[in-house]
Amino acid sequence: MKSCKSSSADSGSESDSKCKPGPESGMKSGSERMESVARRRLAANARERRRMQGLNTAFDRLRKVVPQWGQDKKLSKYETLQMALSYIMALTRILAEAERYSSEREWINLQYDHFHQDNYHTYLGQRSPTESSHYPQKLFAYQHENYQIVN
DNA sequence: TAGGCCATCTGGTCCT
DNA sequence: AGGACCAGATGGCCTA
Repeated sequence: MKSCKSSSADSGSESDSKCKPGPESGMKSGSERMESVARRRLAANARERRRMQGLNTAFDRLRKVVPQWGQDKKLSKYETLQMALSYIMALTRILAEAERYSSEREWINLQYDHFHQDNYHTYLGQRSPTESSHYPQKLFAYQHENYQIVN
């Protein structure tokens, strides 16, 4: 789909002869064709804008469900994807453990041990700003590695 | 001021 | 043919 428009990225030198209709060429005048091309381009731009806006609302929805401890700044798109990945892996692991430990009490005790031994008390109590910003990374670091091994 | 992030435009490719 | 998707280019805004 080469257009006749000269673009900043691509000066369509090879298409010049095709794009300039001579006096003998088709039904539509040159200006009509230019108008049609311009109209289609504008429509495509609008569609693309709408598509990207849809993508961004999806990112916003994802940001809302992904943990953001101690983050006053909104996560970037890349960070959102990384955090979502780690979050999913963490939840998956918790579910797998829940299945492995038949009795509910046994599983609850396990979770208690996991969180309370190192991080959990620190997290719930008074934390320094640096600690709080590193907490999610600490919690999810293992899952991320796990994912990379699988894929 | 450099670097990061983002929105938009654009042309190419694939699919219906 | 037209729409969806994608990636590159570009310019604006913000922050360290």
